[in-house]
Amino acid sequence: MRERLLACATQLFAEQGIAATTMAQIAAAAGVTAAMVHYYFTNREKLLDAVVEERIARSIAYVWASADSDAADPHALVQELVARLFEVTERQPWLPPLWLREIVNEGGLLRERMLKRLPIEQLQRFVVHVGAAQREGTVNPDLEAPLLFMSILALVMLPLATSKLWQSTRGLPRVERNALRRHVTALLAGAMRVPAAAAGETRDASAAPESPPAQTRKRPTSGSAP
Amino acid sequence: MRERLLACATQLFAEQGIAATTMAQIAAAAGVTAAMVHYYFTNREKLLDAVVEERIARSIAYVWASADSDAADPHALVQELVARLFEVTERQPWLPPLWLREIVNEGGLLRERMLKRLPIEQLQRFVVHVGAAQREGTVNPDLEAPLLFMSILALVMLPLATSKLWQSTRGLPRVERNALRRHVTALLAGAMRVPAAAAGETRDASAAPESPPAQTRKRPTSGSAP
Amino acid sequence: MRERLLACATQLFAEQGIAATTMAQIAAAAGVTAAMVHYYFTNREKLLDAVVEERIARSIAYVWASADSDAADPHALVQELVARLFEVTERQPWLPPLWLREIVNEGGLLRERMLKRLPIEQLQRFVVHVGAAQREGTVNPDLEAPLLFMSILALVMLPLATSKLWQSTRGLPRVERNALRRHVTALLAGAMRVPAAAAGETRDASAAPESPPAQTRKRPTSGSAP
Amino acid sequence: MRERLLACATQLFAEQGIAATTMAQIAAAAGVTAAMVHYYFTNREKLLDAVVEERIARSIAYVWASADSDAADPHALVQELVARLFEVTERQPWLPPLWLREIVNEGGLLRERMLKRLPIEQLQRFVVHVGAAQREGTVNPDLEAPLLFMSILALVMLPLATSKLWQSTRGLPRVERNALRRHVTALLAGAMRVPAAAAGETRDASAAPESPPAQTRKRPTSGSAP
DNA sequence: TATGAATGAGTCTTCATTCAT
DNA sequence: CATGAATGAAGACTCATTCAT
Repeated sequence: MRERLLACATQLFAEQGIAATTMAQIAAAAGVTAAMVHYYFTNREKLLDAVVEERIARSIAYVWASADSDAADPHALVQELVARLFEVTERQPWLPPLWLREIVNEGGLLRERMLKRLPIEQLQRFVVHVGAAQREGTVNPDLEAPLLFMSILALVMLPLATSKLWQSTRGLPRVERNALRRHVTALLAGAMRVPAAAAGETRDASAAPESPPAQTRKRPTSGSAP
Repeated sequence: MRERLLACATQLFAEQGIAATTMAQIAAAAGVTAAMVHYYFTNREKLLDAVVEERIARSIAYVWASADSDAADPHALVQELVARLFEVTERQPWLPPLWLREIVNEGGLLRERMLKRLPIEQLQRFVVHVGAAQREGTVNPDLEAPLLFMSILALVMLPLATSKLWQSTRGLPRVERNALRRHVTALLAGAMRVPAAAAGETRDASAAPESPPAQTRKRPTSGSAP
Repeated sequence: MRERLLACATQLFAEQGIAATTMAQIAAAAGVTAAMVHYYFTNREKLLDAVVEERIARSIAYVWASADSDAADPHALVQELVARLFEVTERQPWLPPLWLREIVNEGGLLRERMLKRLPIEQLQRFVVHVGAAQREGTVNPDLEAPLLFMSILALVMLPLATSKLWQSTRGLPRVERNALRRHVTALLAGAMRVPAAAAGETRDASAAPESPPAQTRKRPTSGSAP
Repeated sequence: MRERLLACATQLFAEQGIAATTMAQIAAAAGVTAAMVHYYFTNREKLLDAVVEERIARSIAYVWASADSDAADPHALVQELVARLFEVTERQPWLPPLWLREIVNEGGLLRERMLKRLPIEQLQRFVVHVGAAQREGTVNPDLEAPLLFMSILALVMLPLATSKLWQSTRGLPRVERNALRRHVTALLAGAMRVPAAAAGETRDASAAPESPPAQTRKRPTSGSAP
């Protein structure tokens, strides 16, 4: 029953937001009375603790589990992270909305609780890795290494967090998981690639990094529709 | 006073989330009593309406104002959108958190209200544009045109929505606006660039671009960007 | 176990008051679950019944056991009652607080239950005794015989009921049992003594007994009063 | 309305005990909703604060207001204190039960709050006074000066705290205010008197000045003994 | 405009009580 | 005997909302 309640809570939190979810709703979703939720979790606060520790933290840990190999090259690492994010969210569809609203976002109700459990070390190692690769010339030097991970997170999680309701609106693009995966994969691969101009000259010139890479925009052939 | 209340409401909504913000808090922030908020807005619901119509919708409109030129090439268009997003959020720092939590995210309290006001037509035109450019070979064909705009939004807004608290945690990267702008600009520029390989050979190789990324992730090591 | 629960209940009732003591607290103090308390006592009400009948009533009975000898003179009787009160409260330290709060005091939760078990007859006999002694001139005639017993109770029980916390406050006198016994004994002995003046003249005059003491408080004799 | 609520609260607290009195009961007694009590006092805790500060503390202060005269002799002082106690409780009949149950008694809900406001200095001065008088031979040396004040309190307050319900029980003595005043006055006067034996030898000086207002103590009619 | 007083509905939380095991 | 699971009935507290002034 405890697991059941935790599952219902997590799902409702993801669907409606934590602040908008009452203990009674959670109980009703599990088919019991509100008193039961207190029986198992004592507290609203402790329920949130449990959600963080027993649900979210585990998912986060899984995402980073692969990134421990120090040897990996950043391109592979990034693709691996993306893959893991998709894996996790496939099994835990409540993760993106919860993550976005209650952890990443300002004033999120799980923020403080989660800060202690963030994989800071791994994140820092990731940043170092990418930075090294940039200096070696194997990763686009125009990217800001410390911001790259958040970009990955944003690219994957935000679309997934919108899925349900978004889909129902005519005119808006369906966020289909496979399409999204292809899209994000390609987007990141392209973004990390060293620009042609820079590739040759080890990017000393760095001419105008902000200048849109107008040169590479040469269209190849026609029927390349995705 | 009405404007003042609207401003306070918007800021508090962004900081704490709508569900966690009471009428009394808004009133107190403006230095009046809760009754005044009702005097001007009658209703909590109507206050939300006002926030959407008089604050958010205008910001959104501004972002898209540039995209109306049908002729623009997607690269420039995207950079223009990014620029506008940064402009808007500079003046309206409450936009990213509000947008993320209450509009984009599942169960956001402003979602329904905002759906009617989304620039769907412009979005669709943008998608068509990008699609055309992809077929013409001027934009990376591996991207999913319908998902591109959400990616832009995610890349810009999510980091901005986290800024305040993120900064306070040691070990996590500061999200500095200028760095972020450079990062996102470079990231999107690189992502939209047509891959060199594909550029030459019409990207027939694409045979397995959809193949789960894990396997193909092995990069050729050497001169990455051919 | 039943005894054990009864003991825990009595002690907690004395420490926190009945209204503030939950069944679960009692159970926890005895190392069992709340369900056990119901197993043995069925009811909160019946638990209170048990406390009254099996704990308090017995203590009360013991106090009066000595007073049965009709022949005793009031001075000895009073000292005997005091002695018994000290005896009983030595063994049952929970008695004073419980008695004070839940029986003597207005709205006490054991009041109704206890009323039936009060040693009314003995009390009345005590009053008659004292009254007779007053008429005989062996007991201070200014005392109100019907109120004397309550005075005794108050003098002994109230200080004992305060002991624990009182002691912890600097500046307040410690209520030490032996000192208190001496004090109360001396106080009551002195109070019952027939005033020297009155002793001789059998006090006839009678001026105005109800006259508020404030005015007559000026002592006649010289020196002492400043 | 605030005063009204405070009055209702105080009375109910005295009648039923604090723990047994709900916010709704207080509100109902004042003819409003429970929300009003929170409107004025925010909190149960703060309501208790208000009761202590705005009701009880003032009464206590009044009782001690007279005792400030350092010169007074203990006999007069004690009678003055008794007089003040009766005055105060005449106007504030809720004081005795509240004092007994919630302040004096172990685990009383106002204890901590009241400890800071106890007239400790005055109490200590009182103890010093009495002690000095005992050494001078004008006050019964067998009494424990530090315990005397509590005895006074007990003698007056405990019977008053029982009044209402006690009266309704057949067989128990009515606690009539005037009778009680006479009783306590006489009891304390007698108790403080220096024992005749001691008067002659030990402390000669005092001769018989200790005999308190012996003159006025003459009872009116004879067979008034109940 | 602006406020203070007042309220009803709802939320969290506690607790006595029950019951199958 | 003893427990864990479960509940209904409160009780404290919050909050949007109303209204007379």
